Parts: sequence; C-alpha cells; structure tokens
Amino acid sequence: MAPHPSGAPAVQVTLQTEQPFPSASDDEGSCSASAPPSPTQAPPDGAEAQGVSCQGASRKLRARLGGRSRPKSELVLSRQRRSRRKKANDRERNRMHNLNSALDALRGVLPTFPEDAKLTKIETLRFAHNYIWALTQTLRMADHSFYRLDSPAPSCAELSSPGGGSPGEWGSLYSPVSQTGSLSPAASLEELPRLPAPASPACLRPGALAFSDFL
DNA sequence: TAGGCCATCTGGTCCT
DNA sequence: AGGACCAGATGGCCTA
Repeated sequence: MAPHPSGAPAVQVTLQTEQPFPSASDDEGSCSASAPPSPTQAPPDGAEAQGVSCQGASRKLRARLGGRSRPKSELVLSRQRRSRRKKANDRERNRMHNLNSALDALRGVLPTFPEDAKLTKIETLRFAHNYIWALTQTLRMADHSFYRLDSPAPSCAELSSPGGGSPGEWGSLYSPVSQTGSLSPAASLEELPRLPAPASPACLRPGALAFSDFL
C-alpha cells in the first residue's frame, strides 16, 4: 500500500459490510427487555439493557433533561444512544485503521525482512526505536571521523560482519535506552531486535542493511 | 490446547 | 454536544 503522508484515512473501511456483530437496527430500542445482541456487547446502558421499567427510566430522563426541553420518548433516546454508539464505534475503528496504516508505513521504511515475516506492532516499534538510534549513532560517528581525516572510517564489510572488526568501540553503541527505557517494562535486551554494528555513511544506501542483520 | 496477536466494542475522560 | 483518545474486555485466528 502506498504511504499516505497527509494523514488522511488511508483505509476506507467498509463499515457496513464488516460488522462483526449484528448491528442493532434502528427499529429496535423499545422498552421491552431484549436479550443482549452479543456476548461481547456490554449492556448499552442503564435501564434499557437491564430491562428496568420504562417509568423509572423516563423519570430519570426527564430529570436529566431538566424538564424543560421537549420530552423525548425512550424509543427516540434509545435510537440516539445506538446511533451515537455506532458512530463512535466507526470512528474508533477508523482511528485504529489509521494507526495500523502508520504502523505499516513504518514497517515499510525499516530494513527489509523476509517477505512472509511481518513484525508485530510491538516489534515494529522497538525495532524502529533501535534502528533510529543506530542511525543517529552512525551519523554522529561519521561526523566525528570527518574531522579526523587521518583515521579512515571502517569499511562496510568490516562493519557489517558481526564477528569481524574490532568489537570494542562499535560494541558500545547499543542503545542504553533500549535496555532501560524500552516500550515494555518487562522487555529485556534479549527481547529486543538486536542492532547491527552501525555502518559508515556509504553503507547506508538502500538495501545496505538487511533485516537479518538486526536479528 | 495454551499463549500470543489482533480487531472490535465499549465506557470513561478530556478537549474543542 | 460531539469528537479524540485511552484502556479494559472479548472473541477469533494462528502457531508451537
């Protein structure tokens, strides 16, 4: 899917077609106590769900309305509640879809990984965090070496080989945040995607970093 | 079958 | 009042 930087909803959800639960049609909503539509559907609220008498509910209702505005029947209010809930559900679904789209976009700019392997949400976030940190460190070291022309930066081959090169300096580049400030309090270093040794700028061309380097 | 991941619904809270 | 955001609950799907 193409990225959508504008933030506009990339996923136009077919809201009506994929209702997991039988959407309460607007013609229901009378005072009669009806069975809950689905196990997950919590009782909408108060009187309606529990089948409380309509008299008590309407009295409460009138009190809520201050007794001044035009009295609305329980039927109308029930429809309103349903309609509001349904709209809120749609918005929430859309919001989560947008969030997922952003997450997909993030996956897209992370180093390639086996096609059939998809990072989970938490893995994507942790991976991105570490990846950004690694790139930042790389840039920092590149700047550093730029002013020390007598000491050439290590070659890509040296840096990308896990065992190769001197581990000393590069080895100290693992983000401290990834250990102590990880997204999950329970996350240990072992849970996080491991970073490759930071590459020199010349190695940062697309494809230079393979996903496997992070494993 | 247990556990992980995910999508969705829902009610509460805050903001405009 | 209505929308955005959030966290909890629930059920489905998949995998070891």
